[in-house]
Amino acid sequence: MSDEAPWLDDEEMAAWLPLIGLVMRLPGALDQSLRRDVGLSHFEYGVLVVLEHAEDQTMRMSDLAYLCNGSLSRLSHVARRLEKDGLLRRSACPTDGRSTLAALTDGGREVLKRAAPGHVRTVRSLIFDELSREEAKVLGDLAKRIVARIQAA
Amino acid sequence: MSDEAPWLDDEEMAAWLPLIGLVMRLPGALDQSLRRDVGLSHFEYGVLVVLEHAEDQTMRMSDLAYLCNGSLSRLSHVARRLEKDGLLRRSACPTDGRSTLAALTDGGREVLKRAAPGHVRTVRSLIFDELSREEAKVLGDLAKRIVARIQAA
DNA sequence: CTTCACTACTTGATACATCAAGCAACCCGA
DNA sequence: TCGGGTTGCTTGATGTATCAAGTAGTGAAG
Repeated sequence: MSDEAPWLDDEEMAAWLPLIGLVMRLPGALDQSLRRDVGLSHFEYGVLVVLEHAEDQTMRMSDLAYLCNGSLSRLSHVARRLEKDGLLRRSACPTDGRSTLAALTDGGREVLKRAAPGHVRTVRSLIFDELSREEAKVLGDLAKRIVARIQAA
Repeated sequence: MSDEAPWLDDEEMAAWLPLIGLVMRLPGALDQSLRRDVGLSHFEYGVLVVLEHAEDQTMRMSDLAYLCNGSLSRLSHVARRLEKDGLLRRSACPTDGRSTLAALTDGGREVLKRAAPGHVRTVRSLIFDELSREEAKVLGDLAKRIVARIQAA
């Protein structure tokens, strides 16, 4: 691993600064349009989207947290708010008393339907209108490898 | 711009999901090691680093905010905390009464010196140990173009 | 020289993320 | 079957981000 160089050289810096810019600015940009359109943060929206694609639109909290790139604690707080707003319902897991199952409600489906078009428009205009298909694929692959590193750490 | 397609296709999705994973997980990973080593968030650390490289280690708040990828309001709150801890000093700008100048203090320089080695080690182990020089350059270029889009919006 | 719009920044309220602690349920070996 | 360790989740406290509103300085038109 990382043989103790004192600092990043110019080439590394030229890659690092824009990457920092990206990870600091993209979440805010995504939040903004979703917040305006349907009053959800991007994380909340992501929770609902993941649920939407799950079997029976239902999933264990910890699996959901993992797929949403968040901690279980964060998800638990968010789930409480979403449940209060009727977008999601929690119930005890019948096969494991420790687990909680989160399920999408009709209200949640409805919100997703309202949110999707605007969100897709945002994502396209920020990412896929700028990048060729090949470039997008490269970006995804590089991102995937870095995420794997983060998870390993 | 963005001709109304209803949702992302499989290829786009395969790029989008890891990218989201990256922007959601990297900030936390960076925060963690800095918080442990010197009790600073990555944003706070970034503020000090930018100041360190500025002329006279001094900069107007709004320029600083821009370079740190944050809002002026966010920087203002952070600057208050950093000033309280003696890492930074604010003073009135002599040539424009509206502006505030932020300057790095000895304490700030000292903290940077303590924080840098561990931070560099983290960044290397997450990014530059994983990527070839060529890949890092590509990633930086793609990130830069997306950031430009975000700023334009 | 005054007014009006704009820029630079700060502040306070609210909402959110994070961390540590806690509580059950489960699992497994003795 | 009981004890200790682990897993899954929740909660409460604390700190931080965000938004809207406010203050004050500036520049420029009339």
